[in-house]
Amino acid sequence: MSVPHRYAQLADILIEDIGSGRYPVGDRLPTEHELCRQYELSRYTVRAALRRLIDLGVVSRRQGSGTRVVARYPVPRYVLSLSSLDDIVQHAREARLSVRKTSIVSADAKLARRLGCKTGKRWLRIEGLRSVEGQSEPISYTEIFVNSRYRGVRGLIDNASQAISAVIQEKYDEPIVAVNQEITAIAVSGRIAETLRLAPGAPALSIVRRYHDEAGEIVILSLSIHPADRFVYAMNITKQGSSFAATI
Amino acid sequence: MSVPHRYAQLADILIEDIGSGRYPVGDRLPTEHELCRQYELSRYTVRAALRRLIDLGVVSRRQGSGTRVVARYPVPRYVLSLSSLDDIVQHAREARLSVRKTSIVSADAKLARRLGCKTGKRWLRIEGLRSVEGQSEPISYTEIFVNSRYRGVRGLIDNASQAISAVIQEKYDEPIVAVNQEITAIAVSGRIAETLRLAPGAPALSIVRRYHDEAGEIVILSLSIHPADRFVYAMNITKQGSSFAATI
DNA sequence: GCGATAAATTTGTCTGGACAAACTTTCTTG
DNA sequence: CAAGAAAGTTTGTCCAGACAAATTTATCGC
Repeated sequence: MSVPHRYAQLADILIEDIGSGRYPVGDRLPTEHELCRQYELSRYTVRAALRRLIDLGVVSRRQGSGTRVVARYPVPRYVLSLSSLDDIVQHAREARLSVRKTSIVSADAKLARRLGCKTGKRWLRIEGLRSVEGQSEPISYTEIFVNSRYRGVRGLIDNASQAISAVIQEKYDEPIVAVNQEITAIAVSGRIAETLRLAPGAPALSIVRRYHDEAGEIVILSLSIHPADRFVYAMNITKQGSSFAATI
Repeated sequence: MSVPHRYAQLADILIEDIGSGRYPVGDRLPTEHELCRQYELSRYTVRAALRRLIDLGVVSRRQGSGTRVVARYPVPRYVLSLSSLDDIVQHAREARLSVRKTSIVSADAKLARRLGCKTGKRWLRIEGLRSVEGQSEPISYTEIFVNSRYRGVRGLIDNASQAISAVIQEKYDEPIVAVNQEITAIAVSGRIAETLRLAPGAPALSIVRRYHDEAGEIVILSLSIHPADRFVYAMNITKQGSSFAATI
């Protein structure tokens, strides 16, 4: 670190300038050419500096358009590392879904609101229980709604060891680009309590996951209800660039 | 996409070769110079391809040493983007902690197990309620244990608008590099139920978070109990490189 | 054989230049 | 005035070459 590299110096200057308000969020940074001229650097060096700003999430660039400031401060990035989408629920790796019922349903008002679609839209509905090897009680009651565009997976689901999202990812060339997840505590009662062999009013974890494609449409919505004493939702979040993840 | 770029082509070739076992994990890839010769490309292009492999987590490089294969397949990276550690609980942004009690405690067997320390080790214990503006009921009962090394924050906590982790991050130069979080459903009873004005046995979300420093030691452990109807834990996870995050 | 030194290797930084692709602005035409 | 074409701007890709810094390998003296 005796001689800081020029691209690092320029990056620091630009970060400082953005932080001080000289280049407000929303404005454009000087062009590469202009920065080359101002700081008497080659385009390579300027581009290396700008790449660092991109990595820090401070600017975004578009060919032909320019470099735009998108954040005033480089935020320390904390990363939940997942090797596959199904690692989101880590238990799902060992948990097998036994399907109890499969049907095509059309969305009523309540379901349409939950799925973010028009009433009447058709979905493939799958109902089942998740359980793990060597444990008598199921760890969750699960309902899955699959966008009818992907109903081709229906035949592949029964007794599949893979998760449905993984099946769709494979069959339809990785359409899922985002997942939204909501976790709440609920009191279980009625038919679901019976199915899980729980006393009415027993506490449980409700996890609703929405898998989205590029267009923002829902590919899969899954609703899981985990009895309190049978399930812990654990995750590790690591600061970007830290090597701590492996040891935690 | 009519003309794929050369660096992308080379990256694909190398990923394919690594996947096929031509370059096993642990072995070294050909040098930049060798790749330039083999594929008749400039060093710029070869380096752009190798940068892609780094981004995909397939290889790692070291100056003077070479390029080493570290994974057989590029894992699709899904990222939970968090601008700060406290975004982990998104509600925490608006929620204020009102401290009810602050004390120094020494860990008994049960606490020592939870905190991963020896019995007798001393911690700063903070107990309080979290609530949001314009809502009469608190959204959580919270217990926080701060490593005695960071007990200097004690005076800064009372009625602080900031989260304790943020205070420590600032005062002690960003020691937190990882967070481990466990979410379960529980039935609340006893003193905590009274404090939250809940009927005994009411379902709630229990969130235990452990903030670790570089050495793996716990800096903070926080335990939050959120009544079922007052709290939803939501998060968005995006595939690396997707621009979907902003719209979800 | 061992340790220190020198040489070779390999990746990192940096320059200058060229053309392509995407976008923006200006100009032209109906 | 509006729509389309043309020109200009800006970032992306690619090349050839040079030197620096870190590492590995070879060499030499003991």
